[in-house]
Amino acid sequence: MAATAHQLFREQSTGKKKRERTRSTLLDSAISVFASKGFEATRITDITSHAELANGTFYNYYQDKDELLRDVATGLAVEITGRINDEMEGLTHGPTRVALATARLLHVARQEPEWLNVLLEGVFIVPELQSATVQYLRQDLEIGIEQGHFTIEINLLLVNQILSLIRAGLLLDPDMSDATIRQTCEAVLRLLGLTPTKSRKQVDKVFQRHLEN
Amino acid sequence: MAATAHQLFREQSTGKKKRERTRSTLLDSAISVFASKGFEATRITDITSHAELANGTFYNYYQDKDELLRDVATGLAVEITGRINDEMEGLTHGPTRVALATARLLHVARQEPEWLNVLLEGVFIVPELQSATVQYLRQDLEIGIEQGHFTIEINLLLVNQILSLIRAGLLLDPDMSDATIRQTCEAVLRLLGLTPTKSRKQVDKVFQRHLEN
Amino acid sequence: MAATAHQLFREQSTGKKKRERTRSTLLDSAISVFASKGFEATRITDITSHAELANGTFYNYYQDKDELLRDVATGLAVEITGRINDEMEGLTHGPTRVALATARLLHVARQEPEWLNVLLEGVFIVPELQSATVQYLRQDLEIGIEQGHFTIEINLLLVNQILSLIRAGLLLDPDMSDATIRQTCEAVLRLLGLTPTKSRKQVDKVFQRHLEN
Amino acid sequence: MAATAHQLFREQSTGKKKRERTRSTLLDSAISVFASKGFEATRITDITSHAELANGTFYNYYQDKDELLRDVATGLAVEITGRINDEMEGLTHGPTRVALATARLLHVARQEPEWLNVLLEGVFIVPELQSATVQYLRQDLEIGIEQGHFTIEINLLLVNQILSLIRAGLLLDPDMSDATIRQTCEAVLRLLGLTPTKSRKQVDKVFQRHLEN
DNA sequence: AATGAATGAGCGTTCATTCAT
DNA sequence: GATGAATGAACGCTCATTCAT
Repeated sequence: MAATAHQLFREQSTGKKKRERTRSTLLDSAISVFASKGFEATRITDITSHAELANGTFYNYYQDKDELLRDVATGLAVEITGRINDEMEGLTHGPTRVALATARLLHVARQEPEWLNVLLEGVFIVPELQSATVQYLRQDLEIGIEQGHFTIEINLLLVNQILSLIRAGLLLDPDMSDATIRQTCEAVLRLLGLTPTKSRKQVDKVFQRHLEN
Repeated sequence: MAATAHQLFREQSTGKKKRERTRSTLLDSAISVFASKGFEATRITDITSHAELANGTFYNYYQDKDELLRDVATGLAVEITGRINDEMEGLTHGPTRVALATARLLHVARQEPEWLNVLLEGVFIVPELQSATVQYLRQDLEIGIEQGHFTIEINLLLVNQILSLIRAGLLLDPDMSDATIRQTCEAVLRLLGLTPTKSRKQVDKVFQRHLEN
Repeated sequence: MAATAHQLFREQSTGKKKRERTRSTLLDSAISVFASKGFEATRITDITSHAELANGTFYNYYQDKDELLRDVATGLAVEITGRINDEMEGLTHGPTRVALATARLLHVARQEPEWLNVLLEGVFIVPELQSATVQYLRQDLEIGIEQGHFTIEINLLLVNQILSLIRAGLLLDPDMSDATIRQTCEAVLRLLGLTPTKSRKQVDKVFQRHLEN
Repeated sequence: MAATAHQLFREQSTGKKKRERTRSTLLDSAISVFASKGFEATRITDITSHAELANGTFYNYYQDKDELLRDVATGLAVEITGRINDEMEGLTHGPTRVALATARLLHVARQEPEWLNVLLEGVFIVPELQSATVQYLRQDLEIGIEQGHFTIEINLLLVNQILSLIRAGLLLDPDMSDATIRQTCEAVLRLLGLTPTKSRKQVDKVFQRHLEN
C-alpha cells in the first residue's frame, strides 16, 4: 500500500487475521482516495490499486462503494469521537463542552486532513450516521439548555445546521487555520444562542486552556 | 416537453426565435432533472429526453453539463433575486432586510421547490456565482454593521456559513414549512450576532408584515 | 470566404450565375481544407464554414465528400495540365518532355502547395482519374520509346510507379526544394530506363533552359 | 476467432499465459481487419468482434488503434525481415541482395496478402518504423555503392521512393503476380542506378537461383 | 438558393461486476 | 482468499443528413 498520512485501520488490525488486515487496507485506502477525489468520483479500482490489491478483491469484502463508505465513516466516527471525549472528561459547563468538542474536531481535521472530509461525506450520504450524530450531540446540548446557556430546541435541523457550519469551514479552508477554527466555533455558539461577546470569550478560553501546544 | 411546475425560461422566450425557445426548453428541463436526480447523477440524455429533443441537440447549445448549469443557475439567480428585491424597496433596517431576504428566498423555494436546490448546487460548483453571491449580500450586511446590529467581519467564510444554513434547511425539509423557514432565518440572524430574542422578534415581524398571504 | 493562397475556381466563375459562384466557393474551400486536414479527416462543416456557408448548402451541390473530391481533383487536373502543356509546345525530345512535365508539376506544387496534394489524393481515391492520367502520359512515353530513349512497357503499374515517386517527394518535402524536385525527376527518368548520368544531364538541362527565374 | 489465412501471433503465443494469448488474438484480428478495410476505416469493434471478444477487452491491452498498429507492424516487420534474412546469408553482391530482398518481400506478400499491406500502412503512419526501415536498407545500399553498382545518395527520400514503388505494386496487383514482382524489382534496381539491361538480368538471376519452387 | 436547427446512428471509452484460475 | 482477464451496459460526443423556413 502506498504511504499515507496515518494508517488508522491498518494499525488497529496488526496481529489480527489476514481477512481483517486486508479489510483494513481497503478502509485506509478508501480514506485517502475519497479525500483526494471525492466519493462520487472515486472508482473501485482507485481504491484497490491504492491498496495494491486486485480489483476483484474488493468484492470479497463489500458489495459496493456505499457499503465501504459506511464502514469507513463509522470507523472514523468512533476514532474521532474517542479522541474528543478523552479531553472532555470532567467538564460540566455546557458551552465549554460544545466549544471544545467543535474545536477539537476541527483540530483533528488539521492533523488528519482526510478524515473529517470523508466522515462528513459519510454523514450526508449514509442515513444512520445522521441519527448517531444527533445522539452524540444531544447530551451536551441538554446540559447547556439546563444551565440556561443555550436557547434552542433540539431537533434534526439544528444538528444539520451545526454540521453544515463545520462543513463550510472545512470546504473553504481545508488546512484549518486557527482563524477558521475560531470563526466556526463562534458561529456554532451563536447558533446555540450565545451572544457574540460570550461566544468570543468562550472560544478564547477553550483555546487558552485546552489547545495550547 | 413533459409538464413541469413552472417553465421559467420557456415563458421568457415565447415569441422569440426558435433557437432561443429550444435553449429555454433545455434550461427548464435541466432544472427539473437536476432537482430530482442531482447535478452529478444527471445524464445528458436525461435532460434531452425530458425536453423531448434528440440527444445530439444538447451539443448545439452547450459543450457540457457544467456550461448548462452555469446558464441555469445564473438565470435562476436573476429571477430569484429579482423577486426578492421587489419586496425590499424602501427598507433601511439591516436585520429586517436580511431576515426578509432570507425568508423570501425560502418562500420562493416553497413555491418552486426545484429552483433553490439547483441554484445552490450551482453556487457550490460554479465559482463565479460564489463571488456574485458575496456582492449581493455585502450591501445588506454593511448596513446592519453600520447600524450596530451585526457583529461580524464580512468574509467568504461568513457568506458560506449563511448559504450552508439555508442549504441545511432545504435539504431537511424540501417543502419548506413555516417552522423550517423561521428556524433558518433565526439561525442566520444569530450568526450575524443578534441575540435569540431579537432574532425571534425580527422574524416574527417580518412574517407579520411581509409574508401574510 | 476566408483568404486563401489562390482561389482558382472562384476566379474562373466571376461573372457567372450565383449557383456557379457558390459551387466555386465550395471547391476552393475544399482544396484548402483537404490540403490541411487530409480528405479523410475533413468534415462537411469544415468545408462549409471555411466557405462561410451554412452546412446545409453543401447538399445543394454534392451528395457527399467523394463527389466533391472528384470535382475538385478534375478541376485541378485540368488547370495543372494546362499550365504544364503551355510550356511543352514544340518540344519533341521524349526525355525532355517527361523531365519538364515532371519538373513543372512539382514547381506548381511549390507555388500552390495545396493543389498537388489534393490532386494526388483524388487520383488514388477516384478511379476515373487514374485512366485519365494514363492517357495524359502515354503520348510522351511513346515518343520516348520511339526515339529509343525509354526502355519500358507502358502499363498501369508503370504509371502508378511514376505517380508514387512524385507522391513520395511531396510527402517528404511539401515545400518542394530544388533538391527534391531534381531527385524526383531523375528517379522518374531512371525508371523509364535512362542511365543515372543521362538522367542527371537531362534534368540539368531542363532546369537551365526552362526553369530559370 | 474467425478463421484467417495464418494466425501469426496466435501461433507464437500457444502455451503462454492467457494475457499473451488474448493479445495475440487481437493482433491477428487487427491484421485481417486492417488489411480488408484499411487502418483509418477500421473501428475498434471491428477488431474485437473479429477476435470474438467484448469491445471493452480492447482497452485492457491498448489505449487506441495507433498503439495496436504499432504493435502489429513491429511484429510483422520482425517476422518478415526474419524470413528475408534467412535467405540472404552469404550473399555479397549488392544488386543481388537488393533484388532478392525485394523479391522475397513481394513473395511473402503473395503468400500472406494481408501482411505487407498492413506493414506498409504502419510504416507510413508510425514514425519509428520509418527509421527502422532506413537502418535495414542502408547496409545493402552501402555495399552496392562500394561495389560501384549503385549510383545514389542514401537519404530519406530514396528510401521512401523504394517503399513507394513496392506499395504501388501491391496496390495495383494485390495477388502479386510474377510480372508485378519482376517489374517492381526492376524498377527498384533502375532507381538505384542500374541500366534496364542489368536490372532485367539481375532479376532473372534472382528468380532462377532463389525463387524457383 | 440558402439557411441552420434538429436528428439519431455510430463510435470511443469507462467501469462495476463476474468468474475461472 | 486473492487474482486479474473478460464482460457489456452505459455514457459522452460527433457528424452526415434532413427539412421546415
